Amino acid sequence: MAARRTVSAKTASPEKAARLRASAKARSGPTAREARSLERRQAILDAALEEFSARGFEATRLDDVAKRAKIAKGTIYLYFRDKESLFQELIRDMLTPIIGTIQNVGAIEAPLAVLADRLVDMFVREVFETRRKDVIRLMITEGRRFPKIAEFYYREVLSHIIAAVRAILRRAAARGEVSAALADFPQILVAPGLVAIVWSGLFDRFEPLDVRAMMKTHVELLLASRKAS
Amino acid sequence: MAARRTVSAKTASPEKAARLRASAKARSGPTAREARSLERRQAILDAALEEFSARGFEATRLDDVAKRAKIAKGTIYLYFRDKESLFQELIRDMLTPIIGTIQNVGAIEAPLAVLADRLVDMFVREVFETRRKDVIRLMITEGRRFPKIAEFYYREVLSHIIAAVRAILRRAAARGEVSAALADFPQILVAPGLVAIVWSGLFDRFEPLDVRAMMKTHVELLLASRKAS
DNA sequence: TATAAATGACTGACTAGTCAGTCATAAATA
DNA sequence: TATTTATGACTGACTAGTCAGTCATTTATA
Repeated sequence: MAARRTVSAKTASPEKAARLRASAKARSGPTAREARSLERRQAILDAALEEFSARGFEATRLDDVAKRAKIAKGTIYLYFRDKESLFQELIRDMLTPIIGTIQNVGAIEAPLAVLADRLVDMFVREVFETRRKDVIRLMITEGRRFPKIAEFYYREVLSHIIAAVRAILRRAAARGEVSAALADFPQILVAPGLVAIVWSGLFDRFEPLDVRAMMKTHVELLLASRKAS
Repeated sequence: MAARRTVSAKTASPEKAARLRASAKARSGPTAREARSLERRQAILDAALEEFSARGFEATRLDDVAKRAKIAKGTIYLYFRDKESLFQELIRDMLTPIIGTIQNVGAIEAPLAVLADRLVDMFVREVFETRRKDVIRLMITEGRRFPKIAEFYYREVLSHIIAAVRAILRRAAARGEVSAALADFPQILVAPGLVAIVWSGLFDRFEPLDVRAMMKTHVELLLASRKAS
């Protein structure tokens, strides 16, 4: 319990976050104040996402984040320790929920063709067509300069995704639905999704790219590779 | 002639670049001065590549570039109009040569299995294991904030690569070596390469990724998809 | 060839502007 | 009233780009 406090004090504002999260303090639900406080925090995160994905981390001015969130700049520092902290919590908040979604798909017993379709659909609907696309783009573009964030993302998100996808592929290979080699590189399955995210940011205006069609084509090609045997 | 002067004044230093490039001025090869000048320019580009890929565009200080190139800061402005210009010329110089290489591979008449192997090999040797990897990473990470550079890259490099790869795939499909669908998305073939570049910058220290093996596996899977029919 | 004049590459101190983070003060709430 | 939350003017550190002056190299002249 003491530990909980220490941890959150490190990542966010000194005391408040801890208090808010531990707000199940025996009696009395979230007071009006606490609710308002959570709203503020969320408003800041929303504004930050907007600015960061439009301008990148370095070029984003906290003055602009504050303006967009309709608060004063100083208020940001009541909720986040500094600019980098804000960035990190933004990524955490947006990407952590994906893990469960993927693991759920993996839990289904069904032919790979079905699971793969679901994964593609999930990716398009829950990532590509949402702000999460921008967060992943931020991870790609800024991650290198924030080793801590890259580590967090790998440990808390990516490794779980890789593991889940690998498990799916292994089972499918055992059933002869794909080559076992694919399970060695789960990244291959996701690669077109990543490419689509990068492409959409850079080249869509010259040559639009249909993510869903590309990913479906890719999956079909990979699956076809074992129809033979 | 007057035109030449105007054009180069736009992209690089006011006058010098034009003079240097048009240095076939009738008689007398490159004088000592001109040779030295070209060396300087290259030294700046080398230093800039180093700094930009280590810190990103925004965070790179031209003071540091100058220090690394062992010149004074002001000298940079004799060779490049500004920081962004330097960045753009760096990308141009490094990536333009790739086009020819790829087109050469495409010109070979051989089974797709052979061409694909060559392409993978070429990518690993000429891109992934060289500084070009860093330049492509820069393109990915910074391109969004420099629409002009993204456009240049698309027009002068990427579109040619896509076209060349697509041609290869179409021919192969006609011969029944792969599904014709692959030619609709040449990006699929290159996707693992891109993923490897991103991965190597962010997660290699947690889980190294064997690019060559991954790309070879991918190609095998895609090719296997038509062995059947 | 020897000397003087012209060139232009190079320097680095300086300017003008930016922005993350602070803190004294004010407003809101209990 | 006492305490918590919010404000935004302010500071200090930082850096892209400038420019007046230096000096090595080249060209013109005697």
